[in-house]
Order: sequence, then structure tokens, then C-alpha cells
Amino acid sequence: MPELPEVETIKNDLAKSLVGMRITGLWWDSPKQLKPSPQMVEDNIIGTTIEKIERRAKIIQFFLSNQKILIVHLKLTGRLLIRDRKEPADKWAHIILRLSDNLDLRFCDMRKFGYLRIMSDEKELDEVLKEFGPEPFTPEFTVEKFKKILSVFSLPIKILLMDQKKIAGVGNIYANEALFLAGINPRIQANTLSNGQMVQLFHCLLKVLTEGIKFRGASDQSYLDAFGREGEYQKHFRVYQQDNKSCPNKCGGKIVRMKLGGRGTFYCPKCQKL
DNA sequence: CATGGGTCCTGAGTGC
DNA sequence: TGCACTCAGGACCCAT
Repeated sequence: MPELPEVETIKNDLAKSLVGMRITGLWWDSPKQLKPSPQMVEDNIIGTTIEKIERRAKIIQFFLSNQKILIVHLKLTGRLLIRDRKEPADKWAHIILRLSDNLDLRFCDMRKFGYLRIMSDEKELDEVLKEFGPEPFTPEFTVEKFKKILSVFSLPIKILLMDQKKIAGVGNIYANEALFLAGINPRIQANTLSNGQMVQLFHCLLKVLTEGIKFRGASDQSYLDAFGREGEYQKHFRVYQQDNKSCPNKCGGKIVRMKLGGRGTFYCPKCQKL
């Protein structure tokens, strides 16, 4: 599933290839995934030029020449593929933007949880984006800010890490990996971590996110970049989906899978004690 | 503020 | 071989 590193990779691919392109058409077979409605999206994008493409949290933003912004959330199984129009149809393609130079931007989504949404102006976009917590890799994401957030909540630390309102962009893969690297049990209440543990976790989180970007994301089930290529980070998972394998720290223990907040959670009981 | 449940959706996996 | 069933999960919504 696309998290910060995967969405960042896709955004960079798109920015490289699509800035300056004109949107000439829209095709869809899944109306619910075009918000607020297919007609509204169509009316606001046709004939515009893509001026800038950015990412905030797991959301990709296309800034258009008419000052509207098209945002995309890939959720669990969404893909954005740049294709030549004559290339064969992609599996699970539900929305296609027709672009200049005979290009398609194909939104494919097996589970149909993702969406495209047109924002009428920057103000409306800001209303959405301001709900997110601090963005990793920006100056506002400091160790002090991180510690402050953790100290306010008694939630299990893994649930806090994945809460987009608290910290932006972190999902299940990178939360599991960061907690393992930091040697912190996913169930521990955030506000009971020691200063040292919080500092450690801050650095481990940035480390795994950096690794994820370096390896162009993790293709554990359905993720592909904008050119249809798999990422490599799944080859470097320490604990995510590694249940029953021996702990990478060679502690002699085995990685265990449990449920936390309804989500698959992977950890080493010996290295990440409660 | 915390916690737990339901919702969206469909491919993959299991059991018979 | 095929049918019925369960499971997975990001974000959001609701009730308690």
C-alpha cells in the first residue's frame, strides 16, 4: 500500500513527465471515485495545463492552469500509470485522464478505495491539508515537535504513528519497521516512552522513510510507480510480513504477527519488550 | 481524548 | 472443480 515513500516516488515520476501537459479528456467507469462528481471533475480539468505536481502526506496534488487543484488519494491499491494511449489496457483501470502527446494517465484501483477530487481553489485545498500532522523531511518536523506529540497521547505508539492527524504519511509498513529498529513494542502507550526512546524512534522513522524512498517504495502487494515498475524496498523488510522468520537482530527470537487496532502488526517479542 | 465498531471493495485464500 | 465463506486494509464516520 502506498505510504509516504511510495507516493513520493510516484509524485516525482509524474512531475518529471507531466508538467506542461494539457488535459484533453476524461474517461471513467467508477463514478464514486470522482469527487464531488464525475461531471464536476470533467468541467474543471478539461483544457487545462498541469503546472505543478506536489505531495502532502499520502495525497498527490495536480495544480492546474485554471487555479483548480486535482488531488489523488491511492488508499490501498491505487496506481497512477503514465501510458502511451495505444498501450494495452491496464487491469483495474477505472479513471483515465487523456493528455497531450497521446499520453494517458491511468488511475487503476483493484479495491476502489482511492479517489480523485477537484478542489475549487487553494483555500479549499488548505482546509484539507491543515488537518494533517507535521510532514516528515520538512523543517517543522523536529525531534522536539515529535516528542511533544507523543507526550500528549496515551494511544499505543504504533496507532499514533499511523494517525495522519498526528504525523503525516506513515502507514503500516513504515510504522512496523521504525518501531522494530527503535526496539519499541508497538503496544506501548506513546506518553510512557522515555526521552531516549522518543529520540531514537524519531531517527528510526526518518531512516526507514529515507530507505523507502531510496528503494523507490515497497511493492508488497499492488504498488507500482508511475511507469509501472515495482519498488525494491520489500526485499529489505525487517519485520513487516516476516512472521515466523527469525529476528534480523539474531537475538534467537522469531517475528510475531498480531492485531493492533485491527491491523496486522509485526514485531520481535525479544527485541521489543513491553 | 480513547476505544471499538461499521463502511467502502474485491482478489486471494481456505474448507468442504 | 467449484461453491461459500472469510480476510485484508486507509481513512472516515458514529456511538459510547
